[in-house]
Amino acid sequence: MERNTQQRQAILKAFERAERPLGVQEVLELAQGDCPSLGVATIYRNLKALVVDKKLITVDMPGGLTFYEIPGIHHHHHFSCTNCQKVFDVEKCGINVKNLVPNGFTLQRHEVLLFGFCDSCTQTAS
Amino acid sequence: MERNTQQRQAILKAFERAERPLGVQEVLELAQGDCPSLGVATIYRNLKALVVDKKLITVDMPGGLTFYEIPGIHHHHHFSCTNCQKVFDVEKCGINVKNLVPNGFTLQRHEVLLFGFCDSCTQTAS
DNA sequence: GTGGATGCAAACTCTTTGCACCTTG
DNA sequence: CAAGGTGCAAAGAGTTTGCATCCAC
Repeated sequence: MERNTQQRQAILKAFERAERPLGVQEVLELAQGDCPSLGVATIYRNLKALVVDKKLITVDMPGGLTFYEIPGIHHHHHFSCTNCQKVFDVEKCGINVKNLVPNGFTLQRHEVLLFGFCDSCTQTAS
Repeated sequence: MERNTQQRQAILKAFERAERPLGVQEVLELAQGDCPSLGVATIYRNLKALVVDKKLITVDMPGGLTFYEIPGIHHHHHFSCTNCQKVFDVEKCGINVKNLVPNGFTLQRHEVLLFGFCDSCTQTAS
């Protein structure tokens, strides 16, 4: 049973506007723009429900940070900026995964994580 | 200044015996075999120090779990068993990373994570 | 003997849960 | 109007830190 509350709308709108994976804090700040009374608990509950619902997918990042994004059509991976901590989508995959799997192991899925400076942090640094 | 305490020896011994990346709890249990009074705080402090010291490297896994391993000579990646939660090394790399990096971004490093069933969990499941 | 290391417990951070109140359908 | 959702605050899990004690050098 899914109700279309203001809070849920504000959360989804945050993702639509951002067009990149968002962390819990980012979602909270963005969604509070539409719905100031929004609390963290509601964010966690909705993110969880939206993932079960396949309206969002999780992107797990080193350091224990979980990001979320609207599921894209294409298989893609992620770039994490070590300076501003934002996460971006990487369009291509370009990896021959099957060759990597050890004998006897069963592969379910894979994730490629790139780390470095994003566009704007690269410019700032130089 | 590095002291060669029983605790530190027990921790390093755990990694030598395991021959695969270990999580904090795994290290604690294994190292307590040699040094029963060992507490969690000591594990965390030593793991951190050993990473700074380059005696260990961190392997960040989804769900916020950090694993540690003895640095190998070769560039390699990791396989996480979704059944037993253990992490294994994957020898080959086989990825054309440079092609993936978006324009204007600066790549520092990359990580490939494979998920599925390990050897023994594949056998148990079938 | 002395300073770094340990072990305990308290503090912190991030996430989850209980419960009274509110809101959607 | 009734169930599900929200907000707060308290509870959990995992990690870090303060401090008295211990032990490697």
